[in-house]
Amino acid sequence: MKPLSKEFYEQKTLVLAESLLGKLLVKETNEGTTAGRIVETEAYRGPMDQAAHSFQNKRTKRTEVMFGPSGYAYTYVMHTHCLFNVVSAEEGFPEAVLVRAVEPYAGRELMFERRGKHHKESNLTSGPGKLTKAMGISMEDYGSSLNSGKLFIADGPKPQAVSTGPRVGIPNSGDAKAYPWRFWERSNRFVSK
DNA sequence: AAGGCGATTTTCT
DNA sequence: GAAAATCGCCTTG
Repeated sequence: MKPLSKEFYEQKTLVLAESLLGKLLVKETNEGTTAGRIVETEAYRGPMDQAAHSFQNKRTKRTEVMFGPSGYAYTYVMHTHCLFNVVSAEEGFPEAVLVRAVEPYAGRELMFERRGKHHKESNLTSGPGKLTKAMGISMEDYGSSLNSGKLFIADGPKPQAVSTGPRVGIPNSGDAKAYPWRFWERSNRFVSK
């Protein structure tokens, strides 16, 4: 498995969000390597998107990496979980794609150990907080390049039919909550909802 | 299946 | 100091 080229991340954010479906998210750690096939994503589009952390170009320590070039990891913590995004758009344009769910592809045993043996397999990586825990993705990955290193994205089996709809978990975002910027592989059992 | 609530970080005041 | 947050777990029934 080798990382996708830099050019892959230069697609427009909505196109990138859909293109990421089927790709393999890979994380190498001392405990071993895990890989998940991406089956659900959401696009967040900077200044004009009320649901985005970078709405109105809000630039803080947390959102800083979104303003940089595409192809880097944007991780952040909410409640008790870490969530993983791919930075998109060119430098100065704070856009990103949230990875909401993956299908276990390699290192399944390690995922069970991290998440708890009692879980059903379909509950292992079927949510943005679950997949980061299963794969060992954390704030240490904030700002790292996805073209090299221990966290990267590689090519994988193309998705079957793709569905689109409103994003999840953004009730206080005005008109933006209705934008159909969520993409998932239809009838894949690892999709979060 | 659905509803309530934990527990932590960031950002704003 | 306080509120809100791109969530998940555990409890009910």
